[in-house]
Amino acid sequence: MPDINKPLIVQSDKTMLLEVDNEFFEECRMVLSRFAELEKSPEYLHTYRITPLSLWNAASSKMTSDEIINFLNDYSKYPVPKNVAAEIKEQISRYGKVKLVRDDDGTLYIESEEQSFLNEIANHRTVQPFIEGKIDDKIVVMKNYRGHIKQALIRIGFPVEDLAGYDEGAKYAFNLRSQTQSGREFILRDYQKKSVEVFHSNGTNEGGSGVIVLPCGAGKTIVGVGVMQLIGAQTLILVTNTLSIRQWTNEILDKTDISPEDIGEYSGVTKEIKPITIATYNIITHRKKKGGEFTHFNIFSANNWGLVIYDEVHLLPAPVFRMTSELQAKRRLGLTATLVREDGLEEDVFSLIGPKKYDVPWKDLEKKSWIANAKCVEIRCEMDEELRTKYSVSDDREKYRLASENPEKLRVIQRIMEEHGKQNILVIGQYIAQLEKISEYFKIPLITGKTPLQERERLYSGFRNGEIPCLAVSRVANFSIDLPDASVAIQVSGTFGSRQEEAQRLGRVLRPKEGENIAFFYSLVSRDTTEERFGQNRQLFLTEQGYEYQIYTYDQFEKMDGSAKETILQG
DNA sequence: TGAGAGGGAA
DNA sequence: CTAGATCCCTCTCA
Repeated sequence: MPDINKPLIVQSDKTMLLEVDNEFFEECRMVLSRFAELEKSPEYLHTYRITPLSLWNAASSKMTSDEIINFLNDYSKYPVPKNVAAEIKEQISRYGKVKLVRDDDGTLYIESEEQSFLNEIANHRTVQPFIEGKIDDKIVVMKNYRGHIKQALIRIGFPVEDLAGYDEGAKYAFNLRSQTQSGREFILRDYQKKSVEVFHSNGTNEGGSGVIVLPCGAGKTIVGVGVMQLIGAQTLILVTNTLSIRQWTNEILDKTDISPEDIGEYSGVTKEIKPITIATYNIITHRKKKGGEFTHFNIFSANNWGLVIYDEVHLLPAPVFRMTSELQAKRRLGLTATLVREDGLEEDVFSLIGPKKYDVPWKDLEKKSWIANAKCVEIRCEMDEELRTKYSVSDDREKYRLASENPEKLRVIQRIMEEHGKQNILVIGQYIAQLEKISEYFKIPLITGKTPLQERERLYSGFRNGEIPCLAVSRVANFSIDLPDASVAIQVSGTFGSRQEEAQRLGRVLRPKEGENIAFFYSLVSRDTTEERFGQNRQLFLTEQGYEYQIYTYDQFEKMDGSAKETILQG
């Protein structure tokens, strides 16, 4: 019996349409995002897609097919198509049906209770090069190719569960502090504790590798430190940049009794190997010449590591996957705010780092006030006639740039600044020329990649203590973690539809605020241009996390009665 | 020994 | 795709 009040339509092509205005929207979205990927999010109807990978990740976080199918039956207007239910059952059951196990003598096997699966695998060209033979019902595979085998299996639709175990590595025990060095009480928050426990799985082979997904500002390093403590072995931490090395070092010193002499930095400047070593992705992927050997590959064998931590897995460079496939006997922890990669290598994350073990929805943290309640607003600016004409005759990439640098945006920035009393506002953009114009026009300082470190720090601290109310920043904002927190961010241009950039930038205003705990995130795009379309794509990830964009034209925004801020708060 | 500039890489 | 930022290496200068 169709129930048209329900919010969801499940289609036989494995997409699902979710009504935004429906009263069950929020609760439905919460569950949907655990086993499906958001594909499109226009105003009234969001499209989700079920993929094998999305189902396997759900399965690895212990969702059952019954749970999913019951959920769909409960929230769907029309009966769930049979093929969709069948696909869910099939893919969920596949995860864990095929296992990788290891004998005491080190022999590596693929095993499964389903003889048909084993036959299919044994006869498949992609896996055959790694097969050594057969013992009883098990396929013996080459033990040095554990990573390659997992990649090959996932490619042919078998997300193998890796139970082959780990080398314990050299012991390195330490304790967590109960007080930070500044004297504040330190305990893991409940979700951090849970993340650590799920990853560790009491030291069984079920745990020990996988990805923990946490929002920006939720304390990823703390989770890393918690895992290190529980495993108690020498650890290699891989991070995106040198600032991040310092950040990890400080956090470890602040939260544990590890002595500074035991923490090593392995970067361009310093090359130390210590029981806890922190290195950049950049240095381990460095080659003397194109296509040559990795200069610093020896770092992986420099110590008997018992744990490798991958910070910001969504940015992990492709060559690191290749190295990681050689490291399958090490425990591996991936940390990230999003599993989404712009390069589509999610499958490699799944098979080489591990499946998603735990995630915390951003909105959950918002409810508990660990992060600020963010209001996202998109404002669509007009282009004047001259610009519109120029736009219409330009090629695609010129079009994007013209739309991005639309001078009309200055007026909108002006209005937003008036609205928020010029307090603690960050203007974030992609093009230096545009930012220079903004910086000049509003007489606010600008930070780009060229700004010397000292100057940056001076401006940061001015911004932090309120002497500098507004700051313009280029893409440095995407990377530099010591950029102070703001209460209002205005995005004037961005990378071609990068979802994780959008998330990163929103993260800039998410630190909890005093008083009402509300932050504002404005995104400025030119109306009816390619920029508008790329803007849509950028917003996808945040929509999936439950953020709703309010969309206004500049006219609407300007003509709001009284305070636009109030209107946004209510909308 | 360290800072700073320039080149190359991805 | 671009433009931009970062990082590493090497060289030079104090």
